[in-house]
Amino acid sequence: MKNVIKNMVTNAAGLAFKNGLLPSDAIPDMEIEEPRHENHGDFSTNFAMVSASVQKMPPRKIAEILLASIEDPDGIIDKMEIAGPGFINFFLAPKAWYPFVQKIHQKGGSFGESNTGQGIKVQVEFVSANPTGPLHIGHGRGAAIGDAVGNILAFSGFDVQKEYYINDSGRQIRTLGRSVWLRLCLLLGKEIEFPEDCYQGDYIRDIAKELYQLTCSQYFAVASKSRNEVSQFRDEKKDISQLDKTDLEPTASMGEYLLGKPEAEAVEICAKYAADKILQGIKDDLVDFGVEFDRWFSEQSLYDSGKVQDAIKEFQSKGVIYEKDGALWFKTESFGDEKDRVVVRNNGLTTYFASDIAYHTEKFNRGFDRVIDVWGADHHGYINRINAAIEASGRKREQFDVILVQLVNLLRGGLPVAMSTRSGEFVTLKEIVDEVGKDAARFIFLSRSYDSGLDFDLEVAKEQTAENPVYYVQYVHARIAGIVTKACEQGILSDPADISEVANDLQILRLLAEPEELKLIKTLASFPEVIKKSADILHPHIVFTYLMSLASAFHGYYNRHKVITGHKELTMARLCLVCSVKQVIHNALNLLGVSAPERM
RNA sequence: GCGCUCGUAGCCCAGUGGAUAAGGCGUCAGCCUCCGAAGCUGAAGACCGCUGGUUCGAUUCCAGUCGAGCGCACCA
Repeated sequence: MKNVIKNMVTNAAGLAFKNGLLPSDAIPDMEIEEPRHENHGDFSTNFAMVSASVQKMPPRKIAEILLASIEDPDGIIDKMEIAGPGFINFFLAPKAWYPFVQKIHQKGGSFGESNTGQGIKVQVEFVSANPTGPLHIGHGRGAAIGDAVGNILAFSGFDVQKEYYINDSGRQIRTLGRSVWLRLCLLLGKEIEFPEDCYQGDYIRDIAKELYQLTCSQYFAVASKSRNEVSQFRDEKKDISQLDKTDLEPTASMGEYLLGKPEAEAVEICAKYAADKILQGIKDDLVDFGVEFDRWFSEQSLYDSGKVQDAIKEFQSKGVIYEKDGALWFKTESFGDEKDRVVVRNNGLTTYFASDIAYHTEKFNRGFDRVIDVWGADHHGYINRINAAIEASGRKREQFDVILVQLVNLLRGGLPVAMSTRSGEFVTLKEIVDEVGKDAARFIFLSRSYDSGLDFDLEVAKEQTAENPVYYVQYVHARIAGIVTKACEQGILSDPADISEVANDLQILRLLAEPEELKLIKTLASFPEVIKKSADILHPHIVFTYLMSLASAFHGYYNRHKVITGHKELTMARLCLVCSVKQVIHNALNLLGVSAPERM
């Protein structure tokens, strides 16, 4: 609808210029907005004000000329007025709105879709937690946001791929292996201290215990299954199942077997087993949370395929990498970073930044026009250096966005829950989902801008009251489902599908004349614009805000008017309206990964 | 010290240049013989952290300042 108004204004300006009423044919960057106050109309534009300087006329004068030139052959405008410093307000006729109800019934689940993305290939990378421990609440917020952003972009016509980057290389994986190995040694009765710099969590003990209890043949069965399911990314040569099996007694316990191995080898086996196990757990938890990735990408694979070295060489040949103090430095400072950064240390080992450069180069080489990373706010210091890598590899900075998600405070009944990864005391995402449910958790994560920190209170999230916005919205969906059921029981509808037939009859829709009904339709009509804006600014929470206002408009209507009345045609028209509300609620919740229940 | 994000009602939060700053919680007063009260209606409550600047117009942009969180490795 905004576009319709905008075209009217643009055409009127052109006409006025042609007729010599306006000195310039310049079309400024105007806004068509929905005014805050209803008595300012359905839409208003600042055209006259932003044109004042180029037209060299007072805004109100321009507005008068423009109004005289507006053409409205379909009569969708009831009234136009000039207000304040030069706003032009448009009051639309009710008949302008009814076609949106038809459109919702026609398009169903695809109402709100657009092709603004024009098939541009975009990758959204999110979560990407190290496979050294289970996901926690912070990962949950990132998962909800990344998933929703991906959904919204896809709905807006982008070709979206969701990806998880697995940091399966480097020191933290060795530490993981050592942690499991040492726990295993303790289980086997060795008298050692468990070091502080190892992972302390109970899940490490569980994994050690598992290894301890498995026989060698069982172990290989698990390892090989796990490889097939989890680790298609992993290079064959590195895989645990490639170890020499001939020195194994199939019935011997893995614990005994590992004890007989040199420590380095035992640690490596523990590391790979544990990383696979934990990654499988992460995958399961994400599925329970409603998140599915299109691709799982291994950091190790970048080393195995030589892409890290390739990236370094490429940058050397471009002259953006130099040697100093025995290390290789990337000139990130000349791309806007605070200082240059090391990519290869003087001991010959690459830094994490080196594989990050290779990974981001790889993303674009895979054909993505646009890359979006979702990071925890504690990583904000890396934006500049990744930007540097993007530019140095010949891409444009606009092709890369980082969504920085501020941290989550976990509370229970208003009191902070102690969270310390080092001590292993933390609440996992799985525990949260089990306790409060997927829908409530996701909805809370998406309830506000990721620019702000979030307090997540387990008690509040669990309550099925007005405190909890998810039920407020889902309730609308369930309530409408209840009304339709009722209508069928009373024989008003023989089949719910009949409603869509009625939607084609504008004469019947015209019976929707109550102010609350028009307000509902206007809210429904703005859904595509909300999606467009959300995709544009990469902020999913505005879909949340929209859902709240739509739900509010519906509840207000419901409490004031009966849908099922003695008037047959009016009843059909209202059924039509509430079913379109149900559809849009469904579409919006779907984008956020929240279910739309028929009853609750 | 430098950088990033954020300061809007007792509490939470929306609003990325427009006309009287939007909701929710909490408080107070009401609404179920009637399609689902997980709902609705009304009242009270805000010099949009502070000071300047840009603009016809600033909660919004810029500079400074105060406060909160998070970062500032040849760690990952």
